[in-house]
Amino acid sequence: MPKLPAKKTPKPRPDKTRLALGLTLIDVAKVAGVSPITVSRALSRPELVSEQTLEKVRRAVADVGYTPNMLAGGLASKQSKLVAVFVPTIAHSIFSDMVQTLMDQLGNAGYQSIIGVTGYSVEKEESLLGAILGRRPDAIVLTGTEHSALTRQRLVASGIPVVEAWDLCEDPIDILVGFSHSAVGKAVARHLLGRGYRRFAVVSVSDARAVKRSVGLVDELSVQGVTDVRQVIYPAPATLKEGRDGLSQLLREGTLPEVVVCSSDTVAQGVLAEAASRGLRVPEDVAVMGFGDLSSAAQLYPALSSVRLDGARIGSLIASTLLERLQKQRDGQAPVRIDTGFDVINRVST
Amino acid sequence: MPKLPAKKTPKPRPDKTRLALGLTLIDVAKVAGVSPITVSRALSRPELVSEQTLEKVRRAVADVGYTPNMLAGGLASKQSKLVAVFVPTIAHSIFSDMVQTLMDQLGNAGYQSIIGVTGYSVEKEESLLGAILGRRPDAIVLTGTEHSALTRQRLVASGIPVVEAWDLCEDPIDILVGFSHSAVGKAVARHLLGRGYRRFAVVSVSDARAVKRSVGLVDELSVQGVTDVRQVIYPAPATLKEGRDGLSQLLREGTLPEVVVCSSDTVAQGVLAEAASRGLRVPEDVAVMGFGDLSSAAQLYPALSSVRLDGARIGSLIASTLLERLQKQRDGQAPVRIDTGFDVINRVST
DNA sequence: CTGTTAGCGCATTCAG
DNA sequence: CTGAATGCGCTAACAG
Repeated sequence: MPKLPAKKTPKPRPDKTRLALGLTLIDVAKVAGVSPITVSRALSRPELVSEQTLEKVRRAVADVGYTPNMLAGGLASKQSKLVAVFVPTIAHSIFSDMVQTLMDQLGNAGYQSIIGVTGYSVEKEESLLGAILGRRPDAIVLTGTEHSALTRQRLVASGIPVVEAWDLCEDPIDILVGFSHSAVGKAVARHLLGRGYRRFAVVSVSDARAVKRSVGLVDELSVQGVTDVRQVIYPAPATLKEGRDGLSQLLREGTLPEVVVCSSDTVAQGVLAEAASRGLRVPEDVAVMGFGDLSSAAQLYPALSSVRLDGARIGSLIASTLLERLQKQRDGQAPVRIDTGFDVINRVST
Repeated sequence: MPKLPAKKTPKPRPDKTRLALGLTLIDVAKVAGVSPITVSRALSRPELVSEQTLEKVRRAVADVGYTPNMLAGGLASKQSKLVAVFVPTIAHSIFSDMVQTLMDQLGNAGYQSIIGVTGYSVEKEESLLGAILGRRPDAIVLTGTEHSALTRQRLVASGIPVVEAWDLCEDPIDILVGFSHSAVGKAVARHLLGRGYRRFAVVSVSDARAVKRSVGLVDELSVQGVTDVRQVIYPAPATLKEGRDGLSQLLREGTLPEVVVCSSDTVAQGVLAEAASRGLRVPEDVAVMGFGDLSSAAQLYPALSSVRLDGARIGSLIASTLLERLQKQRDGQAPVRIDTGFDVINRVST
């Protein structure tokens, strides 16, 4: 007789006011007059249950106010229905748009999202990943393709579907949904050269993707015979201050360029503000080029041109790509690589 | 002999490449040469374990690359270490600032946050709550004090600590961290009256808190003898368009007011844009009053005045209040009500 | 300070 | 279509 005299305290459950969240499948099952597993099925796979028992269960669930415990469900099924989304910040519309759209569409498919704000730091990304992996997310969405060695390693070892967004690269971890920042830089160069500009300057922050754009720009300009491009670089994140300081710096160190290419709309707005306070006309005295989603305030400024992105569209693309991957849960390593593209547009005054 | 012949399939675990996330406490315990519970303690309550066994465990954890499964941990301990945060949107700096600060500080205390974007809709809030309650969050932060009846009911029944932020009210669900929007409206009225304005107009969206501010403004103006305040109201959310349309509407329906009070900086910027495109000078021809955090683009505009809030500070206040509450896990119903206050400031041009 | 025993609430096999 | 048994991985109690 192995062990039996255990039933001393039958059930010391805190059965006081019977909080709604303390209810279990068993409670619902009793009320519905079925077995617990039937309740489980009725809730998660209704197609396996007859219409009438379904009805009984639904009624019971509503009556007692039952809310399934996803911690238990996740543990048993090994599916957390959670997606981790890492972004540098949610304070820029380009990212908040993406995040909102992504969360929304994943939500419609039954997935909740947990956001990690990395602040443009791979170290922060790494530590956040460590914390979030404990929740066993069903998928992870990252911004950019630069990660710490440990981050990459843990990601591939985890076997979790990973999306790297906002950039392209040769050796993605898994899925890639982005565009070439180098191509953006080159396109901007050609666009501005085509409009007759020859004296360029750059005001940029030093995040990985912004740097790629600057390099693309300078390379293309160089190919076309424009070689001395002054650059002012600040650490991320970008605020208006970087733009104002950037233009000031350029003026201090030399003559006014014909056009200032900025790493983002935020920086561009700073440049415009500084220009305005110095009585410089845009684009007559100095043209300004931005990069962003042309949303909210940015569209009010008379920046000459801009690279336009659609954060919501990118979020949508990520969602659909990911959901498809999550459907066929096989590790069918169909390498996915989506180029979202971008637009170079003119916007002259309001 | 109850049942014994069960040990048929000893362990059909998918022990293939042994994904790092497939490891358990038991694996670590074996390597460290201790019992599983000791590993558990070493990880979550190190003060209960001797320094040397701690070291052994740490080494083992690092060696095998173990990541604790919080689903299992949460199920067993009834602590998810999750905080749900509901905001109308993350596309406004005032909320994104708050969210980032809140997430950050909660993160430092070992809590992760899951964001719900309600889009100013109590229905959306209700459905999101239903989904998120399944994760058994340790706390819930809501924006505003208006919720559906069901939302309130589930919240109180859940027994989970709840923070209602950004507003004050008489019957909070639990904890309250906000300020009086009515008082904001009144303060704005007095401020502008004090500067000599008499002909007012309002351009606002119809979210609950904005409405309270408008009402406060109109009430106070009325008390001071200013009675005919024209109001243009749009559905939330606010974009620049609401501001532009609002001013157009005002001009179409009557003469130019001396000052336009806007429900947010976003609306104010729209008004300013429309004014600019009509050649109106601000504040000479028409003054504009905003409401927001004076961050980013908003600070560039020559709005006459503004009500200033600090999203980060509010996030910080929420975090500390909540963490204190989470510490003493008693349901020591010390009713907490924090008035964060606000500032009415002038900003004449840049 | 460390180990043992017993679930947490659910979903996955299988039977019926 | 429904039910029974079993364990997901961890931690709360107790023992020692």
